[in-house]
Amino acid sequence: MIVNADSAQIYRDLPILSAAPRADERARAEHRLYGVQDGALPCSAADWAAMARNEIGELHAYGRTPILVGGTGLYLRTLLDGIAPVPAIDPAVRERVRAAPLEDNRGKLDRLDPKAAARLNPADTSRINRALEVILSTGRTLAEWHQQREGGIAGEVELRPLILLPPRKWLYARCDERFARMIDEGAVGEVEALLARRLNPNLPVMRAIGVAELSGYLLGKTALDAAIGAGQQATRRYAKRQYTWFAHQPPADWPRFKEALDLDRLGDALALLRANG
RNA sequence: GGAGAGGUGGCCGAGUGGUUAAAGGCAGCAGACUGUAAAUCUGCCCGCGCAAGCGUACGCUGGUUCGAAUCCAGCCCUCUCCA
Repeated sequence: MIVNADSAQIYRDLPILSAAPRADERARAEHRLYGVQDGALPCSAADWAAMARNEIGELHAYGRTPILVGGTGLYLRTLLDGIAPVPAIDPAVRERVRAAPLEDNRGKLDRLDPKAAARLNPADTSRINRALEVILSTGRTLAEWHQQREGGIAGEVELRPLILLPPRKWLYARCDERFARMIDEGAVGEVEALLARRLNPNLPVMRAIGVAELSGYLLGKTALDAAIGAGQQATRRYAKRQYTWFAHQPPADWPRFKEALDLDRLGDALALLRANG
């Protein structure tokens, strides 16, 4: 029983471009949380964790074993360790903050939450905006909220983690192949349909790898070859970030499997899992 | 054959006498990460060295100069145009 733990595969707008499991794959085992959300609605780490908690609870009730699969480290951490119970941000505040220039927000943050302003990198748009919208919307600083953490299920479940850290060269070659295959499978049409929805460009779906690159092609700004090259590059960069996250962020005692995932090697990976369980 | 343009670090590309191991970009490497995370951000990046530093380096060879990627000569190669 597979449960998705990938932030892009949640959206139903991008089954191809997010490399969600295909129908034949899904036929071989039950899959949950793939393509369950409309792209117009953003999904946060806590949103996903809540959904995952439900799925896991349900599967456990049936006596089944959920297998969480996916690449979004923050999602998994939120599910297992919980997260600060910051209430939903006032949409008006959020919109205002995100529309404002970075310097303005930094200036405001410096007045309202100087500690956060000092701690964050001045160019870190995303974190500065987050810190600002939290203090504006809740009246408390992010650091204050971070003293609490709620919702983690790590204490209630028996976990058998396995981190895949394949050789870089092998990984990058697969990134390139993967993006090229997506094009063959109709990724361009998928992006075209997504663009036709005219969604807010800040939404997570719109930021999935390949959307910007293939939009460039669809708008006649780049040649298809160039768009594919850019998509492959973006995939590789993302893989590197994922690699760094999973190499360092999870607990040191989670086993790391560093071989390429050939079918023969899969057996080794499973052996490692068993040894750990 | 003639007329132009040009050859710079893995790639692209600035730089036209010193403050230049050589801007910037890309690629590569390393890292951070608490609610839109496939996001956002940071560092390294000629070689050896912890460092100071040393050694190499702007097509090749030679020259001018206190000093050259930058000026001069010859040579090699590339591109565009004319034949």
